[in-house]
Amino acid sequence: MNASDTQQRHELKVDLVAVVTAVIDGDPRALTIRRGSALPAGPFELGHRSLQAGLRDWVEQQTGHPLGYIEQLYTFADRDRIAEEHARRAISISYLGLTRDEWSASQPPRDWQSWYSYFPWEDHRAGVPSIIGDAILPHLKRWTEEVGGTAREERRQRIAIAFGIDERPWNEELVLQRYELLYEAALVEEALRGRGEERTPPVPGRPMIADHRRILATGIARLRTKIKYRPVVFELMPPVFTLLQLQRAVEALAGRLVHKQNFRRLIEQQELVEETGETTFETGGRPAKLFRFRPAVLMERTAAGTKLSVPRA
Amino acid sequence: MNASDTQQRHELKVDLVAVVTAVIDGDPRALTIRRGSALPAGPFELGHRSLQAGLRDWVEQQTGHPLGYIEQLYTFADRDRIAEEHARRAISISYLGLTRDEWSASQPPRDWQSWYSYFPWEDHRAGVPSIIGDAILPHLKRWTEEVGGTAREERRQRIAIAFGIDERPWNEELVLQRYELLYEAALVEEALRGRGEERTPPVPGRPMIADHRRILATGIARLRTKIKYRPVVFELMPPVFTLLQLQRAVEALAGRLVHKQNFRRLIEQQELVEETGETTFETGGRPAKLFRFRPAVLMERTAAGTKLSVPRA
DNA sequence: CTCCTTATGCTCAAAATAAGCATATGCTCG
DNA sequence: CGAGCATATGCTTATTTTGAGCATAAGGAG
Repeated sequence: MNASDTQQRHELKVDLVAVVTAVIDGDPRALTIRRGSALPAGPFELGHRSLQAGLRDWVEQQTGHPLGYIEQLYTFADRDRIAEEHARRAISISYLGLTRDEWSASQPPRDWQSWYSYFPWEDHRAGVPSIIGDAILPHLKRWTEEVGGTAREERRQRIAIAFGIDERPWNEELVLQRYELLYEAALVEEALRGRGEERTPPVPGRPMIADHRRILATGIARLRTKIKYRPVVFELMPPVFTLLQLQRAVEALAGRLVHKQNFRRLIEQQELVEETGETTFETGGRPAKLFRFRPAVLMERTAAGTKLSVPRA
Repeated sequence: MNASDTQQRHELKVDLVAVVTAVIDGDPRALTIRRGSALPAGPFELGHRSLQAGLRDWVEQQTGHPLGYIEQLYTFADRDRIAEEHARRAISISYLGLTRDEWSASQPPRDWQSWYSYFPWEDHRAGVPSIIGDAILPHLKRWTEEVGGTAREERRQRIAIAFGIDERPWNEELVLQRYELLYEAALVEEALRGRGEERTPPVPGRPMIADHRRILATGIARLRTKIKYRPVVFELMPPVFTLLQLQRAVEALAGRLVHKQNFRRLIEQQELVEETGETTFETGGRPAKLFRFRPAVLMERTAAGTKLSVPRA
């Protein structure tokens, strides 16, 4: 019964999946294909020099978008979720990519979709979204009541932590935990698949094929964690920008507002940016100084300990 | 020339590799096979229910050690490093496991090897190891001089950050960066393989087969990062312990000493532990109170934000 | 009984955070 | 053209978190 006894020929399909993010018009967006229903992805093949190279190939081929910074996210084996009786096993290696939207008139427009069309409960910039109180929590409450004893208490605990109830603060990093909860409670479309249940999912938010929405959640969570201790916003910003633009980008990613003055102080004391000497009038109001990232910082992205925290609102 | 044109049959071998860690006799150790030359590992097979399940199978089979807490580390494709002309591609999915050494007389003893026999430069508990100044830095300096211009400056920078020179503090988390530097500079045995070079590596530290030492470095780095923001030491501690024992475990992992009083304050204010009411005399000196982890904390390991920082010495 | 060892409580200064107040400088509209 | 509005930016204050050290307690060994 041991796995090593089953000396079958392994035929493992390995897929590469990309969560490519940019901030466009103040919204954090993911690069998608098929009108938002899937992330760029394709099999890892013998012709690929490396996992990263394979991923870049696929993304560029499917979306026309060249990748800059990428980092590995997570490797999933298709979960029990998916009906897979004699299906070949598939493994998905996912990556997080950060870019800007480089468009030109000669290229077809890319398919950038707002994160928050998939996860409407994640955007707290204009306060706590009403779906949380209106739809999510009531359904989750019912879900806790399906079981008894310690199991119920455990569900309650998980919900309280994930959604910040009972005095608990909202923790924007728990994107994946929240999605997994909704999945377990069968409140999202993906969880209803293959069960023969055709009812519309009780919680709003666009689904994706296979596990892609879960992978996107993983990417968002990673990015929200990472901006706090490593200067990765760079990759998302144009060469020059104002401090407010930088702040808006961080807020878009974190899904929450930050204290303006403290944000500025933080940026300055971290010595992440330097003034270009120019100012811009385009922002309306008093003209804003323009900044660029300091070259040293760009270099240190491999190692150093620069951080860019997201203070509370 | 595009990868998708090469419609070959993909035959990808997927291996599971485990970095299993315990703290034994005050030393952080990794579970190995073949007398320390390899980490437990084996192919992911159709019989395995999941990646994790497959990993557990292999580790248990090869070492007799049952796994508790595990988390995914990283997925590697065999790098260009390894000569692989028409070799089948292999992918290694690595995991980090945390346990205690559960031994019984009826079982053969496990092969636990100290981290620091592979990475002697990583243990700063008794001060900066002399190999850094005696062997590593001189060789690295020579390596910077192999190139000129900005490339040289870049190498210098990387070294300065990784090893904490020029006023920079030692950052214990940069385990992987340090190993990669030594690899690139061809100072470790693994880098000399397949080059026909038989000379002994200039820097001490035990090698492992294939990429295993790199995977171990990845695991150490992850654990050193993680103890700072999530209470994972638990998994490594016995059910009851004194605060000094807990501190020694953290120090073993971090490879550096911490301020005793501050460490205690931190533990207490985090409410990670509770007194058992007992004390032990076994420590010599004044008897120490015994503690256990609070059950709530054990539950929260999925989500919450408890941290256990490693203050400077 | 003294010294040595470990445990534990408490204080103090420095640094980092969170929140506000105040002022500067442009634009738009009546 | 002046009022009101919007954005930018400087500075202050209270609180919390860290880093470091002093002092005392409680056992054992000689």
